Amino acid sequence: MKVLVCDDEQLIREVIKEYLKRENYEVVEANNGYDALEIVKKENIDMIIMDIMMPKMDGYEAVRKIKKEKDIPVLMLSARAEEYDKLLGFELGIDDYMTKPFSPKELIARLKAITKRTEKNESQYTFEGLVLDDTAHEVTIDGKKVNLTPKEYELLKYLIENKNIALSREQLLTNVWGYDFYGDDRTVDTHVKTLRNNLGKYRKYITTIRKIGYKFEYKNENE
Amino acid sequence: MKVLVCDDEQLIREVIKEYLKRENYEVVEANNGYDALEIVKKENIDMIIMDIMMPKMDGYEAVRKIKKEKDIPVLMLSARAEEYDKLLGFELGIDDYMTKPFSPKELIARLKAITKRTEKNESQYTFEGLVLDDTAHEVTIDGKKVNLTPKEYELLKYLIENKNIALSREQLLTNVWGYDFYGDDRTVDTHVKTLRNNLGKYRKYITTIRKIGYKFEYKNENE
DNA sequence: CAGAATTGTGAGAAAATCATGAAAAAAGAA
DNA sequence: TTCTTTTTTCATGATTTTCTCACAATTCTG
Repeated sequence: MKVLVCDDEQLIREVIKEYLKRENYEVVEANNGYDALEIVKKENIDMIIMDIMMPKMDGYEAVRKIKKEKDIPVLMLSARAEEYDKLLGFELGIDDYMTKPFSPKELIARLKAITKRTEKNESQYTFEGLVLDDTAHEVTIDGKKVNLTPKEYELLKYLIENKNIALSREQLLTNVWGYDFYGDDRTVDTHVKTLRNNLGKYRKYITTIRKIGYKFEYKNENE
Repeated sequence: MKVLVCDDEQLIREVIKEYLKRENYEVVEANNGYDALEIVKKENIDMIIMDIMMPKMDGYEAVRKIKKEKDIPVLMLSARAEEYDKLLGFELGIDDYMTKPFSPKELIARLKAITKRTEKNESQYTFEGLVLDDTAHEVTIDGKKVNLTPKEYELLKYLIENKNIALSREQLLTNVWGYDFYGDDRTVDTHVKTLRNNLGKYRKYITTIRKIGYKFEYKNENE
């Protein structure tokens, strides 16, 4: 479990880092939103603790940009309790919120709660009649099983796990094919084609993002 | 008999635990659905007593996730009788239901009833004409006994116990052969082959999951 | 609208994966 | 031990999947 701690106060970062290490979390630090974004792009971060008040780019902005890249759970920190309202109204998928000063114990507890909540427990994804059940390793359309090739399945799963995020061909290749794939970009296109064909009427969920790649687009009225 | 008691109220858990211990049940506690799920994954739980009303993940959700992992009998608890309807309509295989407050005596009685009911079924799995009777350590096809080798039997049993779950070759090896098996992955294939041959027309239940392994696929219209 | 850039698609070669049979190795029974 | 059964390994061919490429269709730009 690698946690990114983003706060402009070094002392705060140090304290959090100490406690996280004691719980066997790996910790990466960033003292501003820009660095945080860069780190998220490069490293495999599992969770983010982000301060709201930071110079230049605040926590909201940072999270908004990060969420465009990857869907990583975020716990927000704030000095003032009043900001809670603002946070609630915030459209981003923030997983939890704490006001400073906080007890380290509580921080750990909340982190663990997030971990459990977001862990790959979610093995069944449903989008109207389209269901991907990862436990059964099966995709069904209106209850009828669809035969996908392994690559098609993995591709769909990755798209769904990162739904509503535009994924570049390169991203798809490294994450679905593996970092060691040195083939043609357009291979993705071919697989998207066959996948779409297999999804029948639900092909609409896979949208093309011109000049970039693809996206699984599904807006739930609750989210 | 190991029973998992899942309720957010410690007092309730304590009471149930006391009565169960008196009846020589082993008791494991969880105060929320997440913990329950984790425990089920790790420990060999024979039965679950689950409260419906819990913070974060309610009993329904917890049971749904647990049933995906393992087919363990569940007795549900609820503070309100009105929820009974909801429960009846609930598609999960819940074995019994009680409303709070309940007499511990009744709880034990119901548990024992479940034990009886499921013990019978647990040692005997039926899929149309294919029957595996673990007590007799025997597999029959349309009433006729099939001679399986020990490995074939264990493999079939494991597949059936985890029916509708895609099992990797590695998973099969560690769980059927043992964690200390350091042989070829493909050994599984050979045994699946002989097992399929022995299952005759019911070979169809064992499906190949390309790039993964195998799965015992049997969809019951009630589940 | 023409031309350029980009994506969609069909076909086929290459590669990966699985089912199977055979045979060696190991385990168990007599 | 010797014989039998079971388990494992391995090579082969069959099948499926993956990938590339060429061309068609579409979208964008000026």
